[in-house]
Amino acid sequence: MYWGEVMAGHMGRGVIEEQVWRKGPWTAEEDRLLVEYVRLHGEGRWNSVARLAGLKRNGKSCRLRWVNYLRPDLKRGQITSQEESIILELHTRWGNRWSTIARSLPGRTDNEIKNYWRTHFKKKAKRPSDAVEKARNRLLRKQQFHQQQQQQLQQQKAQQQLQFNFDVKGIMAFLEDNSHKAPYISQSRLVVNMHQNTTEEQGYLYSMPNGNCSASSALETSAEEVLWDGLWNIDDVHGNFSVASAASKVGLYNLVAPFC
DNA sequence: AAATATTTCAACCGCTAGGAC
DNA sequence: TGTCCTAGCGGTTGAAATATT
Repeated sequence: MYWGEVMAGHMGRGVIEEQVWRKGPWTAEEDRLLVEYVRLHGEGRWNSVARLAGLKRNGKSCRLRWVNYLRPDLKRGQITSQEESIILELHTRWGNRWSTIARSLPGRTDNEIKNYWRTHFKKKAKRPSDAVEKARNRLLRKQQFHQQQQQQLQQQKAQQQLQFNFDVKGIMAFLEDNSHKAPYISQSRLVVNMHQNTTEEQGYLYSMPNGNCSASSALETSAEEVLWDGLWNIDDVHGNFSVASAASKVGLYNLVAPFC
């Protein structure tokens, strides 16, 4: 456990106060304070947390802790094969735009998806050269801007129907149950089923054509290589990306389906 | 059983966009 | 219009857990 460097804390415009921010793993007590803060004040205004909740954490750290670990609507536990398929597909469409991908996976965070991708897929992917990738991304973004706007509209409608089910009692009980593990709960080993049902029921905003396709978890190495070669060559890097893109979903499905 | 290598993932950092002043 | 602040994003780090030798 270590302590943060001295930083300038801003207590309103023009008023600066020296503050030593705590860094490193969160304790159960810090979690409890943060949860209580959000219960009372809602999300946002993260830089006020230190002052109002008595936490020696900066706003950035608080926001990250809340978003990635304490939010009650998080889906905990292993990434399912269906989620894996969605990640695969969306990454071929969006690249490393993790927050965009995460919006299609209720209860999963961008950080979680990013980590999952890095540990499970990146090492297996044959990357095109940087120049080729940049060119591809430029074309991608142009084409996908319109798609993204439409998707966001749909998501907004869907999200409006989902009430923010803030189960602070559940979180408190969870923190208390694990308080004996203080000062640090090893988050990676915790399996808590808070709100698991609701996230399952919400379904996915994006899914593979056959609904329950597992893309690669059980693949043998040779099959994976074929798959990844296919994924990275799916677009025409010489400029006909729109054609390839239009066919990418079908193409991806055809590539993946044999392994499901 | 111990040492070493590998994997996992929470948390940090730097950067940027957008809004307020 | 420029500056400051906040929130959010993606990349990276490093400690802990797990697997392998």
